Amino acid sequence: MARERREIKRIESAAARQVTFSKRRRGLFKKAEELSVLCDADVALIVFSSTGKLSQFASSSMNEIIDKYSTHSKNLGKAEQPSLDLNLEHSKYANLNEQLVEASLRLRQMRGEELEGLSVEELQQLEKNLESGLHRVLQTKDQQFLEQISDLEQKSTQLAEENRQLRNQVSHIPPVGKQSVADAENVIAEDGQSSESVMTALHSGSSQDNDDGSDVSLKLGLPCVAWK
Amino acid sequence: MARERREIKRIESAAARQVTFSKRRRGLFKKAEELSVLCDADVALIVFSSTGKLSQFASSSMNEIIDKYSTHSKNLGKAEQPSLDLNLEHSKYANLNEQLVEASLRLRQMRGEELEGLSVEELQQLEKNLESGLHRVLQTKDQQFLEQISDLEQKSTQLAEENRQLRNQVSHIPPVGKQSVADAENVIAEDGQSSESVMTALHSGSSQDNDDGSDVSLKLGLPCVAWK
DNA sequence: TACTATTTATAAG
DNA sequence: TGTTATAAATAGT
Repeated sequence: MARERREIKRIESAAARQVTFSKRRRGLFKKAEELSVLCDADVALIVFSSTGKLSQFASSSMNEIIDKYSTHSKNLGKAEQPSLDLNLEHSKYANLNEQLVEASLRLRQMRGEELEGLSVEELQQLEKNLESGLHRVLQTKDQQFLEQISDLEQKSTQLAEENRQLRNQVSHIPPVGKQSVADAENVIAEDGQSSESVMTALHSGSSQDNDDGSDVSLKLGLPCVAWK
Repeated sequence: MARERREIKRIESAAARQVTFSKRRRGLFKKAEELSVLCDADVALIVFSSTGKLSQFASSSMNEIIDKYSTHSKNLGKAEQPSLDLNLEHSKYANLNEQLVEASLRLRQMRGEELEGLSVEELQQLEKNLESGLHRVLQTKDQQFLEQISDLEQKSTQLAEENRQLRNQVSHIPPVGKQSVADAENVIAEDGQSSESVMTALHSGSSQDNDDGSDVSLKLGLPCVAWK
């Protein structure tokens, strides 16, 4: 608009920047007022110079316009957009803001603060995100629990099997007399239950089909595969 | 600025007004952006058309600028500001929006989208929120696990006690025969899994302040109170 | 700040 | 919406 075209980028020279700022600011405010008068529009313009100095213009009341803007923004759905040329140019800010607002609402609702503002789909999406974060923690913890339960179950099975063996031996103990040792030996011998057979039974019990062990498994209500 | 100079007064023709509004609004926003870029100024422009449609431009964040403006205005004079209330209202909106923006960023970063924008404290806070959501699920699941473990531990203790009594009875059984006893002992020695060793472990557990469960408790790594 | 040479914005068609 | 003659804005001095 002058002797030479000026590239629209920050003016490095502070002095030149100050001069340009004064000139262009005046022009901008003039245009703002003209637009408001010509087109009966409500215009608010706030300018902070690089030194922090405030300039403002409002066709009516600045507070009133800001109020209207705040209400408007709050009521805006994510899909709603005035969709004007200039809005498209600068909509990146508005769009970003809208997205941020939307996401923040979800976060707050995740905290249980404003659940009424969330749609079912949004809730489900949020739940998915939460669950994905949850998953790693749960996996680790569950794994530990399962390992502990598995160990405990194994120990329980072992104890039960051993218990069974011992009970078997005890059942053949004749009425306890003074010579208990001899009696015990006799009983065992009569039944053909040698120590060797005990060991064999114990081994098979540990391997698999032990009733006590499976009983524990069932009560735990856990899938067999999870125990492997 | 064209074929003819136009007087700066409201355009009566709605159609002409609309056309002029579109053109001038575009120019105004362009000028606003240019000023912000060239002179490193913070510019906010809000325009409501005569039909109530909103257009906006903000060189940084609209809420930020409005916030700054409100603060600035409030600090200007004690006597002026006929609408301090409105400013407070605006601050309320702005603050709410800021919080939403902050929360939304945290949510997105929780999804791993923009983690670079998050401070350590914010990350920790977000993690806390996530964990609080996790807590209910974990509580329920953990409770079930704990109940199962408690039952299992109780059963284990019961079996161990029974086992101990049976072992006590068996210990009084005299050797059946030299051959049988020798074989059994050999097998046990080779396997390293003798009944005696198991029983000893169980017995020591029982004879201590607690029963066999104390061993289990430690391996589970859970506080004793949780088991009661 | 004021002055132009130019660029830019835009009123009317 | 695009074009164009003209007004307005403004970069450099």
